[in-house]
Amino acid sequence: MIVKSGSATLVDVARAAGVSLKTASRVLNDSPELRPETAARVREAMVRLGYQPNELARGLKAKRSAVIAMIVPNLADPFTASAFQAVQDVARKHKYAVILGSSGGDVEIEKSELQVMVRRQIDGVILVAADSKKSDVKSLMEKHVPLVVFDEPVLGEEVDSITVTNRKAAREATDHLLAHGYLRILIVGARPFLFTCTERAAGYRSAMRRAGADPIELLVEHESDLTLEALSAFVSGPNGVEAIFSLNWVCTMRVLRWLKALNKKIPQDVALISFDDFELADLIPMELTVVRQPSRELGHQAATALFERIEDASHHPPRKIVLSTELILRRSCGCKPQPQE
Amino acid sequence: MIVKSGSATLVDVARAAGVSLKTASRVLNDSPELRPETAARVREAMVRLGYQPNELARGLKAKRSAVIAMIVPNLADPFTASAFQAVQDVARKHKYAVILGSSGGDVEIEKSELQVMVRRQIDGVILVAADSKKSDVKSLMEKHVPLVVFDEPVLGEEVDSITVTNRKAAREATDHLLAHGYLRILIVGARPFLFTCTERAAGYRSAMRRAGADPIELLVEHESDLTLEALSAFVSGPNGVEAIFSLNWVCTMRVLRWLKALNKKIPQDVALISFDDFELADLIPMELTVVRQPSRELGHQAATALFERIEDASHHPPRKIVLSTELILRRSCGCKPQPQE
DNA sequence: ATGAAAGCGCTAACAT
DNA sequence: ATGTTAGCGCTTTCAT
Repeated sequence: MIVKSGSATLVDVARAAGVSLKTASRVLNDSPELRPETAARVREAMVRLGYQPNELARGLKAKRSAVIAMIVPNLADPFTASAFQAVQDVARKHKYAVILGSSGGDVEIEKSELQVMVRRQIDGVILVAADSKKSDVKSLMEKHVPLVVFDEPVLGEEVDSITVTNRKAAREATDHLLAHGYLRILIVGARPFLFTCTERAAGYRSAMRRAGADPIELLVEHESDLTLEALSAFVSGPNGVEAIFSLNWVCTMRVLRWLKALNKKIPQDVALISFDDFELADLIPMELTVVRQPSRELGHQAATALFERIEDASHHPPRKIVLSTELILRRSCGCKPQPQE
Repeated sequence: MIVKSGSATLVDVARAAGVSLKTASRVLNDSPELRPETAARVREAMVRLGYQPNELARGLKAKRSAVIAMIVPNLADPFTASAFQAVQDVARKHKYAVILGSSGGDVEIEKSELQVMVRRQIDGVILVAADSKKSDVKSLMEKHVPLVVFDEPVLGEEVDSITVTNRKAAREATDHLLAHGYLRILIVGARPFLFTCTERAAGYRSAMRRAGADPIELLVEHESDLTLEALSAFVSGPNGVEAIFSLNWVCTMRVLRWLKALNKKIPQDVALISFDDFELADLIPMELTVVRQPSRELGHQAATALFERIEDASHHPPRKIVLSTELILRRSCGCKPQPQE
């Protein structure tokens, strides 16, 4: 028997089974209108030839790739990783693969990534925007590629969005610090052009104002600008802040690093609340109090919404899903006594 | 002007520019043999029609998808995330996208993921095997899909592999603990069927034997079996171990959790060295001493090796790249004095 | 129940 | 320098 150079195609299978191409195709798509014995013969030929259908060819015809993409600014963030896992689980159930792309927070890279996805006939995109105002999803909209914006919305576009109650969460966290009696509370954030950053800052300010306290803000262009000097200016000296509210995971990492360098104890010298929970948060001795975002739930909802768009031809109006966060009280805010030495 | 329902194809562009299909195709692939003015006219038409080439069609013809896949057991592990980033960076330079798949450590899921990748005409796979003996890459080999095994090799297959000096690293880490004077040193690992686990355990044993110390091992089937009770049996009581060597990140997380629950101070009560470095390792007060794997470098090398296979038609013999690790001495091993309270 | 033929959007011989 | 033609592997009318 002659084995063809490449791998077997459906034509080969049909020939081997002594049926027409279409019949073989029917078996592949398990169409009901087939004599069982014919189907069996074809299936046997498939196994014998080690046949694997070519998804590219299938997709070319059907104008679908059975692939979705998730584009994020930062893969290292545990929040993102966790959400991706949930997306991936949903995708698997739908027999879809997920391309994970990273924009590195750069709007231009993001734009080109999105464009590439269009060329790849991606069936849908979950986007964590790099900049809620500048992120450009026109290439997707033009080609009617289903889009769900996630965590960080794209302003001014009528698309499904999955976010959390950022403002409320920040207000609550700030209120909690205020309730501890702290008045000089610093927020530390980065990329102020982000919706999440803006909202969280707004929540903080509203809480501070209501309490008659002055907002103290360290909002830098990028996380890398969060230097020791920058933080030290707010933390050191007699008028150093009593508490810090860090607006995302990367900021928290940097704050922890610099507080350690400055030899500041948490919460004795400075209290701390962090947006985003993560694996070690409760394990380290200062036991971080955090605003927990339901990352898996968010990812699950985003993927579910996306597949609804992909599978529903009907253009239902955009869903705006907003999930709640949870303030997890541990020790870094000053809540419980520190473990004795 | 009539806008076709779907998006513009190359035929539309050709028609709009008044040239033949092939000419338009030449422009797309910027073939040199073209009159500049013709090319300009075609390009103008492309822009005007908002033309985006269909990668599926291109791939069908060229028998390539311009997509590679990375299949890993656990996305949450920072080591994996970091390696993926490097892979993704290399892929972008080659104009490839990366599908990230998760096997959850299950050989069957892994197998079906790999098979799906074949159907998708994936151009290459980077695999972190779920089980070095049972992982099944036959489906890839049969179709001659380039494969690089990463971190955890697939035994018995002649493929490129990128790993680290697991055994040596474990020996050095153990030696270091021994040098501190600890004799009752416990290793904590999971999934003993993994090559990485086996090698690290072997390194540990050889160091222990050479020092005349008895190996003490807690090697469980899965990380979830690493319960408080399991660890407590080794740590508590007058004969509790003096030091722990944890074989991967997940184990370390669990060890930290249970040591905290048992109210054991690191390193005063129990010293600790962890395989795998991570973001917070140096920030937490016990400052973890770790065996650092060059995760980005590993990812970079894996991707580079993969693209060499993809682009080189010549079947060069498999590369076996083994990178070195680095023992990062911090405080949890007992090296430096603890920060004073 | 099964088959013949057209075509998805593109590339690549092979002309001219 | 540019056009014609034939597929890549599959699905899908439309026949039979």
